[in-house]
Amino acid sequence: MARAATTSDVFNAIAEPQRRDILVLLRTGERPVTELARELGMTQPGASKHLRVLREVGLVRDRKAGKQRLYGLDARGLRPVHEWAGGFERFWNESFDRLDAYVQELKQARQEE
Amino acid sequence: MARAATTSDVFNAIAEPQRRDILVLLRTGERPVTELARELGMTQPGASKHLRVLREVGLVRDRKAGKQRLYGLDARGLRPVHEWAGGFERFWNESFDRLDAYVQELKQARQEE
DNA sequence: CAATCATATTCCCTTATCGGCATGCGTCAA
DNA sequence: TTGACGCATGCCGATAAGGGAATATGATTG
Repeated sequence: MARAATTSDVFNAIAEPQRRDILVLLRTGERPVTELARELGMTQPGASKHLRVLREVGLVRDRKAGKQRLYGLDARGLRPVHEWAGGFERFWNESFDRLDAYVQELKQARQEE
Repeated sequence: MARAATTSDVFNAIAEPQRRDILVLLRTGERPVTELARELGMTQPGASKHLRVLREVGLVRDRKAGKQRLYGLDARGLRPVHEWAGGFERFWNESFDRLDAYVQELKQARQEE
């Protein structure tokens, strides 16, 4: 089996730097594909492909506007990512050397009481 | 060019569900590889491979303990992920339906002036 | 040293990427 | 209707992923 499809979940979709760039750019408002590609220095087909992935995981919505197709942000899918990473918050605030070893020692000491 | 290497950055490393499982499990303390593999229902080589990726992006540390090798969490690398996703917080708090409704209200209010 | 246990690495296979390029398809204007 | 424009899709090539199985490496014990 190869890596799971990027279209399968949000974590995979945002693993690609250019797709993260697209999401950040879309915070400032909707954009047609060509403008997006120009602002981020990618080809039009390239942008379309990344947008497709983002659409399939629900991070982006599109609507027709005449000849153009406007892409807009739908960031709700990023909330689980934020919360998942947030679950580790207390771990990156601690000084790390030997923290686990220290915890183990505490457990042992408690059992020996 | 193919997909970027999973060892290249944290976003890629956590794109794989089993690796996220490993990180979550390690919040409860250090573990030798075999125990980790057993608790998560993966093979020993499978666990070792995932741990290698996590180690190369700095999300886990290992230390020798006799015959075993204990893996422990180093969650500092998850902080950028948390912050990046947090940058979208104000966008997921408004449902899009309500946002549209809000825009309609603005339009109406403006016409009634 | 030999045997054993814990872990890492290698090889093989199937599959998914990402980029470039060409082309298809829909929409609008003349 | 015929172009021109905007975007999506298809195909190709190169690369790397992740699982399984076998094997190598490393440390410990007898």
